[in-house]
Amino acid sequence: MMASPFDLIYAVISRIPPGRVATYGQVALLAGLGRSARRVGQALRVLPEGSAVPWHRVINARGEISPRGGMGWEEGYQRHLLEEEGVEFKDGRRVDLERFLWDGEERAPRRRKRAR
DNA sequence: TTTATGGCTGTCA
DNA sequence: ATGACAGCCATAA
Repeated sequence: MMASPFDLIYAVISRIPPGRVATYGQVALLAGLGRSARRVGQALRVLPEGSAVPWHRVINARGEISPRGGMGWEEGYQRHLLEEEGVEFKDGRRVDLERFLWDGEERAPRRRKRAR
């Protein structure tokens, strides 16, 4: 088994708690890649299917699912996965980053109603 | 070595 | 709001 240069990226993404999302740029920064947000996207692109990496929690800076140029069928799948975790979309395409963007710490996502 | 290519991002029209 | 452009930088050929 050989380590890929993307392993670091995968490690960071794996730390994203459920119900939260992170942007490519954010992941790149946390992984020490600086502005290489594209490397993150590429890492996810080559990500093997059986991986435990929650790739669906990574979205672009606009809070949308990144269009990958092909057919957008996976975008719908990604959106579905996020909705299952409690992430809400506006207009069915945008995520409320103010509320669901991962701040780098482990913490449950804010709920609309006071849960306490 | 150089070129081409991105699951990006920020700025401007 | 959307669309076009230019930086950015590792990987592949």
